[in-house]
Amino acid sequence: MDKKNEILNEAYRLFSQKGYSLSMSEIAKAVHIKTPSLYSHFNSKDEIIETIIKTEIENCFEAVHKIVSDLKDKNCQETLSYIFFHMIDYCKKSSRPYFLRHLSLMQNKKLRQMCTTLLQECSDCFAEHIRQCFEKGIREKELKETVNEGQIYLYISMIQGILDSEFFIQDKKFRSKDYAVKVWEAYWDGIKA
Amino acid sequence: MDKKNEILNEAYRLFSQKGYSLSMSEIAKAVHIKTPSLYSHFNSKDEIIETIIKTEIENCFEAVHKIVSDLKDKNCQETLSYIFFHMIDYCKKSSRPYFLRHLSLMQNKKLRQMCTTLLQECSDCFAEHIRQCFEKGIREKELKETVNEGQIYLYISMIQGILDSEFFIQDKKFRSKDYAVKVWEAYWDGIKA
DNA sequence: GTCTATATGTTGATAGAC
DNA sequence: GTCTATCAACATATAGAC
Repeated sequence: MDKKNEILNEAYRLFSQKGYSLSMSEIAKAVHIKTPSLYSHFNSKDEIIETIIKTEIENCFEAVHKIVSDLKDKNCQETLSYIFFHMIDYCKKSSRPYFLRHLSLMQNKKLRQMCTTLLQECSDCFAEHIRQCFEKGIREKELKETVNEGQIYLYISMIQGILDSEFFIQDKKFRSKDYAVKVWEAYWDGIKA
Repeated sequence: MDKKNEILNEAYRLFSQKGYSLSMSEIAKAVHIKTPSLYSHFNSKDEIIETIIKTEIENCFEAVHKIVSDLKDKNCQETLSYIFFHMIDYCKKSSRPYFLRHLSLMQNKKLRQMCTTLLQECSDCFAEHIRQCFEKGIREKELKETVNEGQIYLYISMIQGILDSEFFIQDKKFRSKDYAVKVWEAYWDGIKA
């Protein structure tokens, strides 16, 4: 791997730990060069952070696309549970939860604005797929007739909530696969026909 | 108000914005004294932060107690919806969402440990009340017979998820009362007898 | 309690040699 | 590309006058 990518990898790791307050000297130390040498690869700290954020959100966008695509032949239950478990898996992977949370608290106004725009796009795409799946489920009598947008919002909140639980309460119980399975079963029990 | 409390109030506000990286000079400026004068009231930056964190979590603990108490004569639906909307209201108030999220990302190890312990206690207390309410609901045939701990986890995840939505996607839709109402109705529709 | 002056360290960034 | 040397700005914290 070339030095530039090595820098970006370590910057990603450090940003996940410390957020915007990571320092150039920490990055330099992690890639075994001196601080000024970083400026041969990037013009500023913000340029490094901007690069890792853009890359991460692009990856996230692709992951969402990958998860929701190629599921058209599956029924509503299979699709919703597949998306549920795979979104949780993806968002929990390695230091991603910390990275995303630091994003939402970053002070740098310009970078914050960029994140908001990109994440909004990603979220809209996700929500649209879910909506179509619900409509299909109602049409094909797989879901209760009473199912409406409230259940869609609940679906999205449920995923967010599971991902968030481990942050507020550092309890193993919230991180086990079993926990997510039980939540999913409870949810499905409430919407199935 | 005396200077000490004025400092704590401004420190709370600044911590909500910047997290642990708030500076002593920012606090000093906000309360219209010079930086060294802060040390007449507190021994260190960490002492200030520790104080505001302890106060905030104590308040949170009391709020949870207040919300869950005096509801014993109400039925399950009333209790669960009351707790749902009041917990969301409380946690969304002013800068509290930012404060709590900065807590969970704080680098200072000693302070992190303190938060984890205190929040765990608060969460356990909350979960126990919810559990009792569900048991009562099943006993009195207000809830479906199939309701189990999965629905309890879903209830808690749902609240977390609603509180989190506005952080990842800065969309007005997620902040409206209407959104929470729809989620609640969808949830209740899934567990009622 | 509040101030000025100061100590000591770290930050992001640049100049210029190799 | 990487380095040493250096910069101005900022951080937390202390000493001591008033």
